[in-house]
Amino acid sequence: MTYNHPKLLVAIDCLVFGYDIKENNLKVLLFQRKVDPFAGSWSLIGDFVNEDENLSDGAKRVLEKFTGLKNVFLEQLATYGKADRDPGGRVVSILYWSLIKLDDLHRDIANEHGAKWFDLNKLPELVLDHQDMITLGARQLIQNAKTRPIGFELLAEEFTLPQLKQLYDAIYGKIIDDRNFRKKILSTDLLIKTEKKDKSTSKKGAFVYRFDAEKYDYLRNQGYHLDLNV
Amino acid sequence: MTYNHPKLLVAIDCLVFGYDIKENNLKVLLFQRKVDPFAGSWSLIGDFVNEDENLSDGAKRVLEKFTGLKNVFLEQLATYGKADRDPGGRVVSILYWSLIKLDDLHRDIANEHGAKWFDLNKLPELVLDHQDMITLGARQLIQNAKTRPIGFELLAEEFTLPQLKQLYDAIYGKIIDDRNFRKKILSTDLLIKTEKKDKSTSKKGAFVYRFDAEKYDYLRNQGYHLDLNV
DNA sequence: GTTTTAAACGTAAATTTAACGTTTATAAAA
DNA sequence: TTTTATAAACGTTAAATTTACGTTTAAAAC
Repeated sequence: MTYNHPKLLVAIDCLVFGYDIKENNLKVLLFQRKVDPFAGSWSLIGDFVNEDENLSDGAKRVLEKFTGLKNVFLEQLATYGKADRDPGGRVVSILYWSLIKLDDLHRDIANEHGAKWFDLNKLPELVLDHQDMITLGARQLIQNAKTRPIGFELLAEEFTLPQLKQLYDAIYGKIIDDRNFRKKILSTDLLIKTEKKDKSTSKKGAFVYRFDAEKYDYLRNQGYHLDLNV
Repeated sequence: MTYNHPKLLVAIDCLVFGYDIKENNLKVLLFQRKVDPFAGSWSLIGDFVNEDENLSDGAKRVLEKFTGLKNVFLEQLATYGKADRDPGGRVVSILYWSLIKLDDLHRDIANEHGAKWFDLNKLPELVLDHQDMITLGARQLIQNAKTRPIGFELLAEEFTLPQLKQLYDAIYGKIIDDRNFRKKILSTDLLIKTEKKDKSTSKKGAFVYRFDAEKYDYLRNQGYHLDLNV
């Protein structure tokens, strides 16, 4: 070791958003801390970083442990480093945020780890500064929804326009005009319309779409900037 | 100590942007590393975090040491944590970015610490992942310039509209239409026009303005969102 | 006075946004 | 076999904003 300086505990906390298409609301994955102080309190999922582990790999490890998921939206958000933020010791925590498609399977996996999905709007009291983290993440979610195609991370591969609109209603916390929403999203030309119709919510049925991620990535590299501010 | 987990070195790196109103370009403060590995290479200003020091206080300490400045724009930007990012040892580095008003005084203070201001577009080779940090910060600067009143952090308290426009030209990397820029910035009603004129660049002279930070903060709390996308 | 020119002010077409109204496809009821 | 009901799909228009320019003005220098 070349450097001679104080070393600190470094942790990852992972703010996982899920969208419940049946209940039409956003959820956050929490678990009950197993270690003191505050054992039993609700907290974001997380763990300490290993000596030889990249931060991003630590985040992936935490996420997979609690959800069984790999290769989903997972980005770094912020780092919390007040010296006294954790009475258990000096811990610097790097917050990641993740977006996943909620289904019954993930509920089960979460349950196995003492984790549970909570409505974003009905959260229990949280340990340490984790409520701040969620507040920040919720802001980030809204902000990013306007400028990046993150909505598709929260829905299944195939979705209808009414479903997509409902999701954005939930994210923005307001009822978007469906005609204007449809116009805006279709004008991007980033949705692929399939032949299929989903008749689960109407007699007429709603056409099923897919997001053209490849086209988006290409355009993004050309300097394109998505705008879903409706 | 309650927790029993690996501890890591934690550092602060500080990306300081300055605007040179005479040269009309953006500059970045760099210094020559004093410690091995890579002693003598150019790097962002930075230091290791102390055991009992808040991260934000560490950032303030670093910034003041190299610029003599307190109470300037200083925000956390991202954290770099690849296990092998520094051959000298496992170091997690939290990147902060800062905006300051460049003047001769700061050049002198910087010099005393072996630091120097470089054109953002003419940077030397940088140590470790510091070039990535600057790339990220430059993107953040452009992005934030569109949605937050950060331009005023880079100019003196009092400035003219032509000066302000030149700054945004430099940030956006393009020539903005001066008539549209004037319209947009004045329509926010966040500039206070003084009686003074600056005649250093024209016979007619340009009126001197001040940014109404108090009004902005108030509006911001009311949900107002600045838009300087020209 | 006249000239010069950065600064300040103005305008109009094109585009985008916002707020609505109308038509259509289909299952279920009459 | 029509009729009805309604979510989904499509359309319209006024208002606001953006974009791309042209014009006037203030003051020093000639």
